Amino acid sequence: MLRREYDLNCSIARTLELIGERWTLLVIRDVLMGNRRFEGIQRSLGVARNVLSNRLQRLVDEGILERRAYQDHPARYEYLLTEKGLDLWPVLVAMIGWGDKYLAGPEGPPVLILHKECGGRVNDRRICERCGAQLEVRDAYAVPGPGAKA
Amino acid sequence: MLRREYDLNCSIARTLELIGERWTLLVIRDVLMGNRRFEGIQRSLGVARNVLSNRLQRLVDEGILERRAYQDHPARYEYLLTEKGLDLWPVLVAMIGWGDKYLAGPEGPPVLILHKECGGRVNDRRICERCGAQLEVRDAYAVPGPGAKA
DNA sequence: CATGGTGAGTTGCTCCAAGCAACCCAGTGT
DNA sequence: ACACTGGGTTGCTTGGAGCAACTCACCATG
Repeated sequence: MLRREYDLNCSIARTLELIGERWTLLVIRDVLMGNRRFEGIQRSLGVARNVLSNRLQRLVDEGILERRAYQDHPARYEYLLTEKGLDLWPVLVAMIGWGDKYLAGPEGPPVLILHKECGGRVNDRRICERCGAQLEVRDAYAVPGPGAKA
Repeated sequence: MLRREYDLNCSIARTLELIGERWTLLVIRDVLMGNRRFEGIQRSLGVARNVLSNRLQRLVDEGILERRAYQDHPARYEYLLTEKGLDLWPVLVAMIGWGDKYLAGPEGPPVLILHKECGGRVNDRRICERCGAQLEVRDAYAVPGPGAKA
């Protein structure tokens, strides 16, 4: 029996129980970047449809995503991050920082995170390199970086 | 065929290819906390021995851990974090922050991260709440928090 | 000197979850 | 009438996780 839980008294383990499964964090990234719909996420990630279905359901159950109809007739749905979901931004930013440092090609990072107000780059402490402000999710946006693909 | 890679031009995806497998991040946490040996990690996490063996091997191959004999006759080994491995600290700190906020019991966080120099708490930006310094891994240490188990 | 214990794994078996393709249903476009 | 799109579900297959047992080298104990 594959235990879904690590059963450890540890915040890292408990966090991984919710977002540590394959694809989960990438789904959250997609939604954060504005890719909110089943078909879009599926195409963007190439994840199996049944797996994506599982992940979305689980994330909704855990209060990380919210499923909302954006039209009726026919009913079509999109997924939005809750506050709990948005609070995962620091985790994503930290991973981007590490990936940029060790895994990006010579062209540089594929994505840049910028401060809305001043356009400065946001570092892995979520501090704007230009103005020094400590930022929250809504203070930043992402643009293709020098290592972005065509 | 289960692709081990996500095959996306994305620092998060590339990072997850290395540290996104089940148990991997917990192994890194253990090593960071000073639990450096096979037996110790296995007992602490309850991970299957063959899986742990895989994970350690992979992490060594990727330059995140270094395997070093701490005695010969009989040969016994321990695993140390490389600089690349230590640089994952921000990811762990971010996860701890989220887990503490959403998943800790009413007693509070199981672990506290403190600034060596002044003893202040380290927040999820790796900034000391007492003195305001921006910290690196070696500037901090962990102690059992109010939610620690017996 | 046989037995047991420890550290660091490896091997074999089982079974769940991921991958894949096909299908479904409602509505819309041509 | 037919195909297409969005948002899934179902069924089949395989790879990886869980578990237990085994190995091997060394040390300690009775």
